[in-house]
Amino acid sequence: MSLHAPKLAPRDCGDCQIRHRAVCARCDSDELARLEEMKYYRSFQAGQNIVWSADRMDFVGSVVSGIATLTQTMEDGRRQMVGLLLPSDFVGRPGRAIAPYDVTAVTDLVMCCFRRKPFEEMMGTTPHVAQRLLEMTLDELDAAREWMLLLGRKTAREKIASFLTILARRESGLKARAPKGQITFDLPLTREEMADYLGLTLETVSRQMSALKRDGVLELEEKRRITVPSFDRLAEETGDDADGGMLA
Amino acid sequence: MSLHAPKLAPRDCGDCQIRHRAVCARCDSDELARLEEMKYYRSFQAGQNIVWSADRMDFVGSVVSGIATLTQTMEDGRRQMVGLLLPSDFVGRPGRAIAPYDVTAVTDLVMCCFRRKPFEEMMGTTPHVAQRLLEMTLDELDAAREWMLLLGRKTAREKIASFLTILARRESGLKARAPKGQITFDLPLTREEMADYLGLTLETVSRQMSALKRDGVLELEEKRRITVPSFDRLAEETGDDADGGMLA
DNA sequence: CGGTTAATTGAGGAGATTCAAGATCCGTGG
DNA sequence: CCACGGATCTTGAATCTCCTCAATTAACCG
Repeated sequence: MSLHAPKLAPRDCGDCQIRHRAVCARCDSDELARLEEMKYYRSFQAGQNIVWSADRMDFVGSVVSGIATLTQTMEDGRRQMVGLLLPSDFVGRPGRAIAPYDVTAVTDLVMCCFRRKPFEEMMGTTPHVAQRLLEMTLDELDAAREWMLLLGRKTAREKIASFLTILARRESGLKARAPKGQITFDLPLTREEMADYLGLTLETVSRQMSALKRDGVLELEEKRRITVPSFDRLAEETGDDADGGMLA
Repeated sequence: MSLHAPKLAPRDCGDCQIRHRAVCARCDSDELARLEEMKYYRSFQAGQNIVWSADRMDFVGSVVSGIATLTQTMEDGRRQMVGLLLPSDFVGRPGRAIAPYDVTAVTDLVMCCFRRKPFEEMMGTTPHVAQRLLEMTLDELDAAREWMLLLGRKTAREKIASFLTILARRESGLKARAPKGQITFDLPLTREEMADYLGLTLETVSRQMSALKRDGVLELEEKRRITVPSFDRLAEETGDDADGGMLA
């Protein structure tokens, strides 16, 4: 693990790359000023835990850069990832100080944290934060339910394909709508983390990745770097209908 | 299917049995009056669809009495239930008119519906509805994530035990905290519906129910009526830790 | 009563897991 | 620069859990 600090935080909210997607998206300049007073940045290195399940959390906040995971663990060690947090995603719940899940940085990561108390007060007095948080929570609920279908009903191959489709869509979505042609991206997760996300074992993940490679659905030069020759071909493997089963 | 109309709706909000748990829980009498203007009741018979996936929804609303399910279906017919709606639970999403799931009444059911447009306006102007809806959505998200662990990592026996534990807890919870001694209740779902909820086949559900009966964890006189001699014994079968893995 | 739906049970098979052995990658220090 | 060690990943063989297909039994309703 490197010792140098992860990417620097933005100078102020105006410069922030998640300004228009995070909980603060709807805030006017007055509200932003209030948030600035209660906010502070924290950096985490890849592999570090941000929050431990059952521990007290004195803050809530947004992922500014990097990727984090939400995981639940059973007594005997079985693990299930229940969320993948990308930049602008929210961590914590107003009104609850005890964390229900482990939150872990899988890459170097920067969080924009708000002290719990003043944030909760603001939730009660100005509507824009609460409105945006509701919207984001509803989106997360949709994503969780999509994942329930995957976990309960999809085959290992379909699970892998679905996961890769999300990554591929996100990768190409940053550039242009409707992914066409060849897409290349890095896997943010290890095989084991993928397994925890998909409700599989790491061996099964590895085997299905090899199978998809063998069948020409994807190419693997380095272990963590993936090329998808045809997005549509990959999407066919997910078991979803043509539009990818996404919400309209 | 019986032809007589299901249970009557309450006269007004003051008499309503879900008044203090539904989206309207936090509303003062002025706000309640506004809601009364946009609300109407609808009754559904057991088995009837309330909403079809991909159809337009002109209302949102609360389940007043009865039980409904949220289900997703894949092209080839594989089905996964992604939610079980009990009295006070909310249906629909402000800001989205297209339903992402099928909503089906599994018992006779009454809904308190709000016309979409005025409800959305109210969301923007008075904070109490939005605040309560946020709280409820966060609870649903927790429940969905709990279910992700079940779907991804639990064995068939643990899945059944977990589901029955929820029902048993709810049954005894209505009377007293900390379920002790013998609990008896009716299954609201068929074996097939349980299978769709738990990510299993109906045969596996049936087999595991028989196994739990054989092992003395539960008694089955009629197919849908269950007696749990010891709640703790059942809870041991869920794979969760002692407190049932519930949130503090 | 039939006829229908729901539930149980059995036999056989498929898909994923477990256990185990190697291969590959990468940072570190000789 | 290259060799070592740990972590990550791949692959194989055996096993097991759950599914599929099929036959029966039980409950339900006119």
